[in-house]
Amino acid sequence: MVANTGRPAAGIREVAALAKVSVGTVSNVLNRPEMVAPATRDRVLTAIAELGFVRNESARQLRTGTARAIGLVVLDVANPFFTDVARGVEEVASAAGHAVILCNTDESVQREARHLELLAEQRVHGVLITPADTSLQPILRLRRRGVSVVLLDHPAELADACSVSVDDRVGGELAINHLLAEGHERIVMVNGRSRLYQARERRAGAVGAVHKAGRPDDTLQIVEVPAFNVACGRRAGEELLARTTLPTAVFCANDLLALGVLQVMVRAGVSVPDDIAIVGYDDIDFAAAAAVPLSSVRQPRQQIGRTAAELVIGETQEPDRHEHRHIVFTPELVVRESSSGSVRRRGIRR
Amino acid sequence: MVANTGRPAAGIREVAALAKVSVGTVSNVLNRPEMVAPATRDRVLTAIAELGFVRNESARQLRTGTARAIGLVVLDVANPFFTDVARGVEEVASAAGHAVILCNTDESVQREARHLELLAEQRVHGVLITPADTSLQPILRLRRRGVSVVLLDHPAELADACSVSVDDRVGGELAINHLLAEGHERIVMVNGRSRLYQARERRAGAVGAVHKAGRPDDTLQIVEVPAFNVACGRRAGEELLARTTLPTAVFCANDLLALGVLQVMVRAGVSVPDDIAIVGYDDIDFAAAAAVPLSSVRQPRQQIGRTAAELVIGETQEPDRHEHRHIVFTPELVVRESSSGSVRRRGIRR
DNA sequence: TGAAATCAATAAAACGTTTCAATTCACGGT
DNA sequence: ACCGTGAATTGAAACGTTTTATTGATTTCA
Repeated sequence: MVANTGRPAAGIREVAALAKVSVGTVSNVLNRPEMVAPATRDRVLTAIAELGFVRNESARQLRTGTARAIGLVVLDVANPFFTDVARGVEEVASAAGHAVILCNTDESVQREARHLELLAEQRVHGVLITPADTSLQPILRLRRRGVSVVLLDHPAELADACSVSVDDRVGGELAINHLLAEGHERIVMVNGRSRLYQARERRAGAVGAVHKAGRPDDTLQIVEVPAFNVACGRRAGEELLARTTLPTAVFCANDLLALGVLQVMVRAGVSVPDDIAIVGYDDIDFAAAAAVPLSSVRQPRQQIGRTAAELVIGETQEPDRHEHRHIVFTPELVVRESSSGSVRRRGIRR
Repeated sequence: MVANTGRPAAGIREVAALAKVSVGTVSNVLNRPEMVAPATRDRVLTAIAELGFVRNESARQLRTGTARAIGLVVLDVANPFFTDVARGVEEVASAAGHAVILCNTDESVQREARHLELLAEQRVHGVLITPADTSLQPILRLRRRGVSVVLLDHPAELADACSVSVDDRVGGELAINHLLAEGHERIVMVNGRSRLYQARERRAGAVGAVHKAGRPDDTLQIVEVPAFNVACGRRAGEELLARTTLPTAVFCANDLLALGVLQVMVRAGVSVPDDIAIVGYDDIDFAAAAAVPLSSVRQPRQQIGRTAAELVIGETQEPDRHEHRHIVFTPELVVRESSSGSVRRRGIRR
């Protein structure tokens, strides 16, 4: 079998010729069908069908100056948190007739830069991005090129752009307050790299909660891992197991880490939550289905995506009269088995 | 704060003017730097930097006729199986300088059609697709428009296209053979809609295995759910619980379904695998981290993506001399706790 | 020294749309 | 009978690149 047969792709002029109208009219049928007489419109439409004409988007784009696409740049497509955000984005974007170009940075600044370059070349309508680094340099550059940007999970007052985020500091506090209330006095926080905004804020919230509660500083200890995924969670869990004394609770800055830790504990025969309590972050769907259903700090994932998409589309619709907005959602704690109902500890400590 | 300041995006001619060369030379610097004298090249490069010039990809595309992007159309981005495939695709695509446009159909034929239309308008290099329906009509139409297509998870000898798939029939057999060997006599298969190729093949394999083993037909009963996700799995689980007699084993055509079923069982106090064994399909990372580590039929997820991307890039590189290839991987069974080591049953049946 | 060969740079013609000013046509009102 | 109006259609000029044939300058070699 050999590929690629058929005529060399009919253009608007072939259609015009077949329908015996001018190219302008064909274009009108495509873009403002109401202003062309029904009779000719039908003629054009059948010609289009007959020739199998497909509009050349590049040409359209070149003429109009703007693409019907928005870029979504995330840290990790394999993280269900981001795919849920993506669903939200897709929902409103496609309702507005925009395609979504999904880019994955794997937390790498280089990859991020490459993707942004590509998106800029495509002249996308706007870019939604979870920055891979604290420095917003690349994003500022993009702004200067006139691309609308909405920051996800990063309330960037400084980066001339809108933002949609969740109060990560509060999230950290919620988790730690819960663990403290459950009577824990030796807590480890497993965190991602601190050049990520989320990691820093969640830690700040956690540390703050310990202080506010008047507990000694060494109540909370931080372990930093290179990435927010299950494998790193497993490594962290093994590291904890190797210690002479296990903490009584672990707060993971993300559910993937938590699932990794949990998996190692269960396999090692350490009881969760009796021997060690675990709290995650994001409340991805898999959290509830884990070995021990995972307590987690819930973020409105799809909502984040929808809001961000609305902002970016709104901005490009009236660019001059646009005021940047910073929307901050509040997280909530979902308590499940992994961090509560430890009969043993309750009995001991209370 | 008000948005969108800055000059109106410099083009190649502004660069040319500033560097005191012709536009052709600028283009050469961009595309064949080796054939322009170092001195002028530098002059152009600094001009580019100074003006913050970004190549207009639509114009480039219009001229050259082809985009540097490939489309990846999947049934569900939230399914880790597909995100892993996507990573594989991305890896080889970006090495070849192509962007990946990720589209989500949610198993809807309409959405699939919309996405394909969009991709055709973009004149993408090629499309990798897991069809949402048995009818390959939309894909054939795309082929006729001259777009290279690779079918994922669908060995389409009939659709004039390459394909990369995993032998789903063997996968179904593996799962059922295992359950039969474990002594199960009342098995339920929870399957997706049978217009999906995967669903049909896995079922065929399962049914075949029962026959080959010489067991009565009612050993295996099929339950069909509307989508391959956790929610549907939960619903199926509840439906099973409501029955007067529970099957002794469940084979789910996908891990998300299996996780849903598992969750319901665990919550209801039904012991897995003692009261009911569960086997999933895909072996996503979360399978091993589940409430009870999930047995599953493993597919080489990233490998599928890589191979497919290579095929589509290869095809567009030499379109005339191209022979369609059909690559079929073989799945393997990963046995974990959810379907084995049931001391109780072993004792009884053996 | 002159012709041929090589190398750099240029100018102009595409690519397939959209848009906009101009044109045609038919009709109703005075 | 004429003009003005509005609707439908047209034709041509963009949009920002890449590409190709061409020119101009320099080197090579007989």
